[in-house]
Amino acid sequence: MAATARHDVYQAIADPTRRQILKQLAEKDASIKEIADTYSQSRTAIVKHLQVLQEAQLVRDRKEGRAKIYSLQPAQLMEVKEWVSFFEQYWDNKLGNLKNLVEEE
Amino acid sequence: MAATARHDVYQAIADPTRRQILKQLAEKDASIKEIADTYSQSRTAIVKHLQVLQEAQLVRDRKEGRAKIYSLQPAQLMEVKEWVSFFEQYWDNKLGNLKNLVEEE
DNA sequence: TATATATGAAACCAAAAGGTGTTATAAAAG
DNA sequence: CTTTTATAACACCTTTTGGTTTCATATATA
Repeated sequence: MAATARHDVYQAIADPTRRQILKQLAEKDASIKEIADTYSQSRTAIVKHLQVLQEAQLVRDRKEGRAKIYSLQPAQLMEVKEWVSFFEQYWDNKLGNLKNLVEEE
Repeated sequence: MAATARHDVYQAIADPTRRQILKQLAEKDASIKEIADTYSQSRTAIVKHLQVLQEAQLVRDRKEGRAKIYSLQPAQLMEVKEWVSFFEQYWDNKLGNLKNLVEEE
């Protein structure tokens, strides 16, 4: 979770807490406090998760007074979508083959 | 990479080597040796990656003589596809807003 | 049978991940 | 001005990751 290392989108979504944070931000922008209050983990831990998400460009932040507000920036998820899409032909074929098999009987 | 821990599909695809292995297996089933020869890493390292992929049910293996042949089992990737799909509405909205903005000018 | 080949398994390691708690600082409120 | 609130910055800890090397075993093949 080191902030120095470069995290890509795949690493960012590997953690369930981070996936939950993304869902939360999809509904509504939120401050660090608001996000941290949602989880049993410490605020520090949440901040680190947010840093990982930001390195992966899945969120961005803005300052509002003393609060830091995070918002969702989902564009990078397209990379994941496209990567997964490549494999669709294989599971589609699987289903297709199964369908043929069933129809032959 | 411990074989004891339970890895889910998100963790499995977080590593670039594992993603590459999946692409390789999509083209053609392969033995441990065949897979390991593709990478600069040691065979042992590749075996561990394969174990992670297997825990996530993204590959399965069969024995053929002294060789262990791995093949792709992509169904679990549907979970990822669906998770990502949820966020499509947000990046679509972004594009929609951008489109409106352009049309107003 | 002797040898080469493919895998299994163990011990070990450095670094990163994921988390904690403490202390400091900036901004808003009383 | 004092107090509260929200965040920042450290230092620290444990477990997991991703990798290594070494040795053993099972299976083909000359």
